Amino acid sequence: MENQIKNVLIENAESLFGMPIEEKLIQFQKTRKDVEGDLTLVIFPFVKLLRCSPADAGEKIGTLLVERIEHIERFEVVSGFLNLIIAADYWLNALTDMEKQPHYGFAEENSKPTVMVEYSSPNTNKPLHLGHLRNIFLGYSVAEILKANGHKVVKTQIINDRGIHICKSMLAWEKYSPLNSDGERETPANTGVKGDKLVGKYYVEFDKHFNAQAKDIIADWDNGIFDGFPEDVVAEYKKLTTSKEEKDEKAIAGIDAKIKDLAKNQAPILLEAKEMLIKWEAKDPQVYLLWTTMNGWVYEGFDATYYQMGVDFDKLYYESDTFLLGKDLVAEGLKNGVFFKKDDGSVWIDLSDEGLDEKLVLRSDGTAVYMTQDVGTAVDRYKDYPDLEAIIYTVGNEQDYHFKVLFLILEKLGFSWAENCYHLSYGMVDLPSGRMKSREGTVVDADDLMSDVVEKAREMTEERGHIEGMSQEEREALYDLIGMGGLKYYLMKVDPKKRMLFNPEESIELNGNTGPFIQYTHARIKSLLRKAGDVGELSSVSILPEEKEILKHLVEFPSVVGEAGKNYSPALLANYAYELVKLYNHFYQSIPVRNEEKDDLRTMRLLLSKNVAKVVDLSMGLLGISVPEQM
RNA sequence: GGGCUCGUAGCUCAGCUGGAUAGAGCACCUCCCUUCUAAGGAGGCGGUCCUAGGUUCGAAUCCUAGCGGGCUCACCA
Repeated sequence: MENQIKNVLIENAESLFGMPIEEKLIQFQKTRKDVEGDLTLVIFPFVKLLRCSPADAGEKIGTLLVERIEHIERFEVVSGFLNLIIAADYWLNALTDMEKQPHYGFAEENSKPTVMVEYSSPNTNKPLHLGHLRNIFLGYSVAEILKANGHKVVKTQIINDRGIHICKSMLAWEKYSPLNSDGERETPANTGVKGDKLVGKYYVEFDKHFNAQAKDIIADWDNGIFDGFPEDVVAEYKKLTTSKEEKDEKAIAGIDAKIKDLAKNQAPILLEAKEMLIKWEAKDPQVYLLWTTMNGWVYEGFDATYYQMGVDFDKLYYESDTFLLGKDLVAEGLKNGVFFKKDDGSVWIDLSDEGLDEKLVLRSDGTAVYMTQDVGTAVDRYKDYPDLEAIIYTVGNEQDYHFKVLFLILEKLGFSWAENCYHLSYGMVDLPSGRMKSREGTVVDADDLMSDVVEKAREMTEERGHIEGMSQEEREALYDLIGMGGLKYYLMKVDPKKRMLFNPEESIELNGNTGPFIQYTHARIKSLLRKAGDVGELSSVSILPEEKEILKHLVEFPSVVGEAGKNYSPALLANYAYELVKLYNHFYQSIPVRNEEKDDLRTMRLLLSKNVAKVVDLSMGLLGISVPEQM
């Protein structure tokens, strides 16, 4: 309808305004609820052109539109706004139209190019936590939304399976895992502990010993035991502290800082871990075996977690395969003058033209840095999927700068697809007590949280009843749907880029703007439809104002899907679904349908209900949330 | 210090490319289960849209400056 109006106005601009007009002058908005009309055209932009009052301008434009567009019945001009009244049969056509399409609002499948969506991308040294949940739900949902927009989608994650962090867990396990009666160290199999949790436990164990050792080193220093410290530092310190002159506090503080730094870097256990990393890089068979074994445990653990989340991946990348990539691209870029070499042999890119600074892409010893790797990985992915249009990276906003630089480098290297790449940046999840800190043990474990919300859903559902006819299996499935639905909705209803607060009590709330509230409304509609039986066909064209409100909202669904795809924002859909459900409840709860009303009134209500249920199902589906038929 | 980002009701958050009187939920107070599922509905209370300028017929929205929070600016990943 908006397009029709635009066309009519542009075509008739000459006779109406005496000159051609730009499309952006034509602005629509929703009509206020308290005035009559279905669609509102803003008149102000035309007032100057027409050189008359807003009322007269509205009158002129309105008359033309009624004349030229079939479904526009009449209009009213209120203080600069042209409110158009659209005929009832237009709305009914829209309703029967959406009724016919099972995937109403979705673009044709695979009609658009392939997009890769990366999310999760965990380290293999500890379990997933609350922050990962936001990342994973977001990424998964964006992938679904892109599919709904017609894209082919490759869901992926890059698994950070190598590096000093995993060596720390490995080393601690070797050193500190107790032997059981069979002489075996702890494994998921012999302890029953989930693989990622077990490995995470030894990562913490490493940290404990490391901290103790660092503390000892500092204590030695404080006690005047200077053995093992660099001679020059000791000599400087002695000179400073024994001199007769006034003490140079600043210099002493400098030395203290140096010692603390030294203690951190020289702790024996850390040196051992570093040795292990070198052995790993040399593919030492023993270290490699340990590495594959422990990573295997972690993957089993992650698989269970992903399963519970209801997410999956089409393609996995491992950092152990990709961490050497990108060096040849740097060499090439060096030839083309994209990069430059400093005297020490390190390679840089100068981004001062872009308002940024110089960025290292290769160390002086010739090894790759994080950025090198990411450049290489991106190019590699385009080799794997030649028809790829873009990569969406779901990564926290602390890496905003990194991705800005990454995309710039790719662009400068001449990859045209770089401009389509997008960093789906999201804010940190805070707790009421403040930021999550692993050191303070305030990190919320993903598995624990998920089982908590499901458990809570069980308690609340059992308390309420309504599950009499269900088998135990069906009940368990329902608790899971409700708990997970609540959690997902809670994490996704907020604009991704904003830092958000996770309130554990609110996250399992069932009232208000929550997943379960939407699920509940869906279940109620389904129950209504089951009891009503045959919906029947519409013959009359009567439609109540409240019903039109709902219908207008339904008609918007396709554009919301499109918008969500453009902005990579599940939040848009979440809030849309909530609005819809509110509108529905408002009307249909306060004016109940009676089954004996065998007429068009009843048919209209049932038809609308059916489509509300459908659109709720579809929009929640795009968030990865299932809506039960019954609850 | 430079860059990026956020600031809307007591709390948590919506508010699309500038549009009519600023929107929900939670919390608090009143009502409504003989009505399709009360995990619901109706109503009330609650606002310096961080501040100050500017652009505009019109600014929570755009621009500039400031204040406050966060992130970032590593030969870490």
